[in-house]
Amino acid sequence: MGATIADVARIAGVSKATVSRVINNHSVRSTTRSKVLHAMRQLDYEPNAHARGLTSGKSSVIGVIVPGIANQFYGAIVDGVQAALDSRGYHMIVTSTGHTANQGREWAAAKMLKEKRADGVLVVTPRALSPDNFMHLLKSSFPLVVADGHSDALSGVMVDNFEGAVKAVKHLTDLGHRKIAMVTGIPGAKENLQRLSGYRDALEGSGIEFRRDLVIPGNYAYQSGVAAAKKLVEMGKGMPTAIFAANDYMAMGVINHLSVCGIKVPGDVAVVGYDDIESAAFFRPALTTVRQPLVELGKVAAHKLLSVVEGTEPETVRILLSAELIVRDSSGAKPVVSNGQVS
Amino acid sequence: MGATIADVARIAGVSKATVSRVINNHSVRSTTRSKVLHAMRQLDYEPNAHARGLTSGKSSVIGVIVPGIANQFYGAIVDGVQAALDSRGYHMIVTSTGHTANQGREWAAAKMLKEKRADGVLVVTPRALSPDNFMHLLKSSFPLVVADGHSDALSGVMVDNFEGAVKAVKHLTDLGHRKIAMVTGIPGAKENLQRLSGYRDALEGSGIEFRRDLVIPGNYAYQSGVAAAKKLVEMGKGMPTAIFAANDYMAMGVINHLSVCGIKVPGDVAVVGYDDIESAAFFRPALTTVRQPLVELGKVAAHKLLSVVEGTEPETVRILLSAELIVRDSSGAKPVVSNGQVS
DNA sequence: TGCATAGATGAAACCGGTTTAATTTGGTTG
DNA sequence: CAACCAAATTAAACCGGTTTCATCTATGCA
Repeated sequence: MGATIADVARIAGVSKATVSRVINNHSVRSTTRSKVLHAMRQLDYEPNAHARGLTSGKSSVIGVIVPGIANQFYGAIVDGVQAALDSRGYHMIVTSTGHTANQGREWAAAKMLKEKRADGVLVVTPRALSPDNFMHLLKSSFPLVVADGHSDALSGVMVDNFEGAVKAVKHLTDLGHRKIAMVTGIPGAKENLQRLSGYRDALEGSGIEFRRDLVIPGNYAYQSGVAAAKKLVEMGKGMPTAIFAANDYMAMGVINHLSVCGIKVPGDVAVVGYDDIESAAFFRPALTTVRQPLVELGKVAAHKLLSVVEGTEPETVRILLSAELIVRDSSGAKPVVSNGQVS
Repeated sequence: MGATIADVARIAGVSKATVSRVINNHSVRSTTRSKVLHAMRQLDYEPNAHARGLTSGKSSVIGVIVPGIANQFYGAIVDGVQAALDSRGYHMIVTSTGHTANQGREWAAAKMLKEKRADGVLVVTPRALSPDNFMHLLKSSFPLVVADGHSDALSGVMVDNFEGAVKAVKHLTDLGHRKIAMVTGIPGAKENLQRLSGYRDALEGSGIEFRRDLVIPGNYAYQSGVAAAKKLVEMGKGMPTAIFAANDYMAMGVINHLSVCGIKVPGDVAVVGYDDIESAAFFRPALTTVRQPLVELGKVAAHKLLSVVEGTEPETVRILLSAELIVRDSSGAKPVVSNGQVS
């Protein structure tokens, strides 16, 4: 256990340099090569990663900074990252910034880079880092790419929130709805503004007037969906016939509250969510929602980062991916349990 | 960018050895130490991880083998692992075996160890590896610990499935149920057998006869819950008044099918699930279920591994953690909350 | 004040690879 | 068959740390 290149060289009767050439697929006479390979096999030899990293300056490791892997949203992205890295022979050191509110964690990315522990860093959503550190890292000239299903970033890969919202709302207008409310995410957040503007754009594209009073601020939490539904129910007959929630948790809150009030979904009101979290399919009525290509996002971001790391493509580019509308029951698009009106 | 220990030594006017001592907190005169620290700060110096790893033989990295990080179940475990490793200054290389059915992935763990890329490996559920490779690794004398919320393992940390099932079923008998069915997981799986025997034990502990015909085989999938519910409904008036499902997906399948048949949960039949997946709380009726301490599991397993790595505790031990019963609506233990409260 | 000695520091070897410059090899050509 | 040249191989230096062993310093005590 623990053979070194010198051992292999001795057994094979060649020099260390030759063994190194065999390892790295450089030109070696085939008879020599097979002698070396045989010795390597015999010794169960595996090159020491540290020694290689020390001389080559490359670690074949990518740092992934993520706010909580337990979150299925980020988990899916990391899954895609892993797939891409794996296919190109890279490993991934995952660091979660969520755990310790500790400010120190934030420097983890920069530290990994300076220690040469990682060749590049993939930041899953800029939220994983404070703006200051993020900017500092960005201009440090270290390979860095941002993967994000939500907000806008300076450089990296993201999903088009505007387009996603347009798809959701257009789905509702196509079903004949003219009075469509939106329950927003955290008001100031970029992704939320993008979704809001998608909502607005889709309405206006269908010749429907945008009404401020139909925009209910939420905060992505289930309870804020419940609260929003309360406000809408209070409108009485002026209530909208459709609701677009900026994420699935809020959509579920909306629906559960409406149900408590005896209002049927999708019979009386159609609801569309966003994210397609796992619960969306099991929820009753099953949620119509917007699915973001998270695994794909991770893959694309990882490949992008590797091309930067390997020097193939030095300039930073912004890539935009499309979200997909998943039509289930809550929007009343297809015949389901309920028999209510369709428009 | 990229200062070395020699640079620091030169600037500080000392030898490399002294700088090394400062880095590793060895005894150094305080005046000397501050000179060195100042130089380090001035150069924005960070020791090269490869160089350190090469001489010390330690990488401060732990390999984590997991079947799909996107899975919230494993994600939670990894989350705990990360927290523990982080608190002790270790990094984590995550490898998912699920992606490429590629046999080669399986050797990833052994390879990381031989390359000295990782000081130890944490296998999240032995399923992540084929039995052969697993055994091979186990007896290789490399630091290895298994963390598993489900099945039994040769060594490592796991959750007590037997006890979890007992808690679930005892909850039902405490509520007065005498005719309790169980929808099982994959028949041969260890964790399933343990849950089954917990079910049986709890029944007999309450003086209730175990009936083979009330055990419906499932496979953990939602649809198998639906199928199981069908069978139970076919029993007509002989139908059980309570159902224990070996996981939440099946519990949801059972409930949704019963609901289609006009059978109310928990009004007519009480249902208890297992796992407490995220959907369990949003599902209506909210699921009473057994929550496994997954984050805790990850933490304990990681600390265990580190103690092996650091030589504190060489012998392999088996640690058993307790699951917790989460009482919500589906078991009818408390008045059904329908205003959208999520617990 | 001088000396003994524990403690701090430095020089050099070493960890296990890669790479450059020098040397050997083998095959081709005249 | 000798000379020659390109390709293959080797020896040695190097990457950036740690560690051993020798040397030097600064105390404590006489």
